[in-house]
Amino acid sequence: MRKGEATRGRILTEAGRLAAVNGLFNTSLGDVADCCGLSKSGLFKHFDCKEAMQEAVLMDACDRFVAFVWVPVQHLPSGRARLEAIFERQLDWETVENAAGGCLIMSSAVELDDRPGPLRDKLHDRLQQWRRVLTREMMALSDPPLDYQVAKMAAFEMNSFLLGHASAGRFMGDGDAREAARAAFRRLLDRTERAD
Amino acid sequence: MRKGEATRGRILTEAGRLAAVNGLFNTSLGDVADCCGLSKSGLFKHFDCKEAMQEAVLMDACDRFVAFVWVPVQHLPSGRARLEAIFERQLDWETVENAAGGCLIMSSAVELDDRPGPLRDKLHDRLQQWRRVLTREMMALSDPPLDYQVAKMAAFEMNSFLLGHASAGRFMGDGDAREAARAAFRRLLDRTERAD
DNA sequence: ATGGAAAAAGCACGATCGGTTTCTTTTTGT
DNA sequence: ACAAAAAGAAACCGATCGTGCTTTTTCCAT
Repeated sequence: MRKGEATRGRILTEAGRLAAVNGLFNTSLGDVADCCGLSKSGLFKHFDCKEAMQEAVLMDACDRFVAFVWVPVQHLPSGRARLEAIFERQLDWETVENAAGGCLIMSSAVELDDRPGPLRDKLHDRLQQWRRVLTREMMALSDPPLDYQVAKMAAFEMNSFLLGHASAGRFMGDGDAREAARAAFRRLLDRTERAD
Repeated sequence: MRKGEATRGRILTEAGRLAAVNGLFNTSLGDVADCCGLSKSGLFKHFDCKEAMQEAVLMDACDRFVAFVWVPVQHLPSGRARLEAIFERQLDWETVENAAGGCLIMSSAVELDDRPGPLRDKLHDRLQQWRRVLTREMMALSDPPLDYQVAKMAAFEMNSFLLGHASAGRFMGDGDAREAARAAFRRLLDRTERAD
């Protein structure tokens, strides 16, 4: 009852890699099986149906995101240092960690944006939760805390720069994308702190 | 030799609509045919193969984008007024014009970001061309023109806010997304003008 | 350690669907 | 009315999802 968990984990990461490249709905069970060195049905026994696998893959990607971006910055005190660390980790997340295919969460959000269903709902919840975290962190940028609306706006801009980075860097092949996003974010923090 | 052109146009718009919802690679010929009231093979005669249809659909979307966003602002003088009009039109493009499925160009960029091939190349060219236009417009924000690097940075931020708007508004269902993007963009123009 | 239960993986199959071709029928423009 | 274009019908082949049934591996109790 322990080997199964291991291969299940392998399936999730491998399927995640494939889904990041080909899209969540464009990854066949056969491809995943080949990629894991399993047979189609050997793989299939780990999930109830294809949608269950997609959901597991997506949730696993969310978990890995949290582990990669959030956990390492938890020890930092709330405020500018932690925000900059989050931003930096998230830049890394789109480049190093997901070298091939970009961020599965982002591409799935685009894929699911008009496909109602449990998958969409689950991802929606996780993303909204993350947005709340960012807004809260943004409020902690000054003491006394920033106004909620101001922090929400700043979180919107922060997220926009990350999306801009992914777009410019990944698809457009712009080598300066990382620096551009970083600079835009620093200026955002500067003026948000100043406005207090 | 004239009816064919008409139905070909109908196919492109209908297929574009479907592709915006299901993804460019997840739209089957059968679905498109049904949606157009054609038979699979009747539809197929309009293109050499499926990839040719995908390319035609994507290029048609790009043409419609230019007609919707760029053409109506051409009569305005370069500068702030034109930039604001462009931004506003692009916000509209993501909501009104593409009510179901969001912007095909954006979702295709995500889908194609790791699929080398003629499709990716053609879209890449069109998007880079548009980025150049935006940078040029941004330079015209002040007289004498802004430094190229400064304008490029501003164009990056402008594009980021549009992506942020699409993400927050479409997938996250945030009703304030439009206002947030607009406000962020106004502030961007303000400080870019001021920095001169 | 070892034998047997339970889990994991393999094999083969059926049904379906997707892109493509060929051939035929309808429609269109002159 | 006739040639050419446009659309339809039927079928092919390959890939894919999902399902038994069988075989191997793992693990635990004796």
